[in-house]
Amino acid sequence: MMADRHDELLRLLRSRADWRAEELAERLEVSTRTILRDLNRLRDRGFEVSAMSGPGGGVHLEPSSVMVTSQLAGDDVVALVLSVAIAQSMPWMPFASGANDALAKIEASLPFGRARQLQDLMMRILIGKPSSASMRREGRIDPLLARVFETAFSQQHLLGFGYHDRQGNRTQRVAEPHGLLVRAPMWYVIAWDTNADEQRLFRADRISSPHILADQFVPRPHELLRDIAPDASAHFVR
Amino acid sequence: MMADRHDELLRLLRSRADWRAEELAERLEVSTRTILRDLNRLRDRGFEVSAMSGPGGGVHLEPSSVMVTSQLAGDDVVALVLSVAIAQSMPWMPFASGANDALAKIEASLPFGRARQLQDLMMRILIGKPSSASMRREGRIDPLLARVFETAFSQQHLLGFGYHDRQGNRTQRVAEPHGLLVRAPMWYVIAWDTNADEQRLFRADRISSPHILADQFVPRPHELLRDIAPDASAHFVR
DNA sequence: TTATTCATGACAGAAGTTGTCAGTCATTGT
DNA sequence: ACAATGACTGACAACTTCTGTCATGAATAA
Repeated sequence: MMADRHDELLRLLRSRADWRAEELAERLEVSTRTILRDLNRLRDRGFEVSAMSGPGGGVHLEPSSVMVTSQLAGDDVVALVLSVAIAQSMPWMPFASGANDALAKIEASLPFGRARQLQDLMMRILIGKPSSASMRREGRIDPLLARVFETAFSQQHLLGFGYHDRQGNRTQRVAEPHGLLVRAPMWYVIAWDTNADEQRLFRADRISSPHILADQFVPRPHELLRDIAPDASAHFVR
Repeated sequence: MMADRHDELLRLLRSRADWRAEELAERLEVSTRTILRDLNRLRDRGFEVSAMSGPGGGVHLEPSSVMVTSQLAGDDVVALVLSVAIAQSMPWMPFASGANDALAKIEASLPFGRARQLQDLMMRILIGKPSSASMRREGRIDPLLARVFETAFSQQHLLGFGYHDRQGNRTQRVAEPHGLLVRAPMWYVIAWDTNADEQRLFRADRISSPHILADQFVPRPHELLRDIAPDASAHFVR
């Protein structure tokens, strides 16, 4: 959404005194024109954005400018919790323990219904030990996959994709993405394979051309996940 | 713009306990359908909007769902930002991109002074590529270290510790912890070694019995960090 | 039951957003 | 004076999103 970009833009402007419009454009992955338009909208909203032309010039936000009141959306909280969980799957990172406090505060202030909903999602996510050394050399993960998985996972849609196994056989799959197993830096889809009619783990970097199917699935009770947890010496997020 | 109407709508909802969708529609000069859509959008954004059907029913905004972010302390935010940065140093994690939006919202609603202070800390943290495979087998990191480092780092105290290098020589060090380099799951103290009078990287798992000294140090301009960044193919947190 | 009120889906038309391109104006260094 | 840089603006087509209308359902109160 556009509002998100404005928040992001404000954050950048506050984080450093001077920016060139082009830099901002690169950061936010939009054209320079759009940035200039956004800056005007911020001005309309009452922020004091000054700018200097020419070499050494740039855009600058007056620190005194107004404050924004924003809200964390449901997805935002999921993303935060997951990120923190991943970071903490590594031992003894500085500042990592503080993140729990932060999350606790955030969760505490969530309305009940939303907290419940969040909990349901979290119950489907497992954090395992960081993956083994050899995994480092394996193939890249399809940039599309993350996004496609996100929606299929959280909206309970069937997921179609191509999969190549250890032997290099490429097959076409349709699966119900019930869970997510993270073994940094790799991750797996915990799924029910509707072709083979059995539970399966699909490794992210072996998935190609993922797409969401129209059909939805019924979230199974946690049998699937319970089976996997001890195997991968994994634990639920919270 | 639509965001303006949302603000107006929130103002109305806050100004009176109960509204009928149609009333709101009249006030804002849009159709009832649009109001209902707007209410859903507010719900997506994390506001608790309850509604009752039937005569005497109406729409109601839970007062509790107003501000989430204001209670987060500075350290909390540092922890969050760092965790997200670490999580994102891994490729194509699902939900990871959403975390940026969340952080943007949090930072946007931080008071300026605090935002500035946060930025200063962030400028001293580098995220590098995940560390190499062989590192996995190395020794554990002293459980105390994370906490000790946190305070020394953020309060600019000298750090004393024992260090054993590759050859196994164990030496006693006193250093100024200017920066933090994360190469998950390992991390390094970017420091000025006051014994040798030179810039050094200290690997976390080689540090033993760390302790904070009374003396403080002056945070150097970012020369130190700049030198290291390209070496470790690292980037600043934000 | 009936009237009221929120809720959702579909669809066409209205409105807004974006990138590209062409060009202006201000500033800096040579 | 001139070239280079970089903020700004306008116009337009492609695209996306929003809006109103209509139909329908579901919950609630009298």
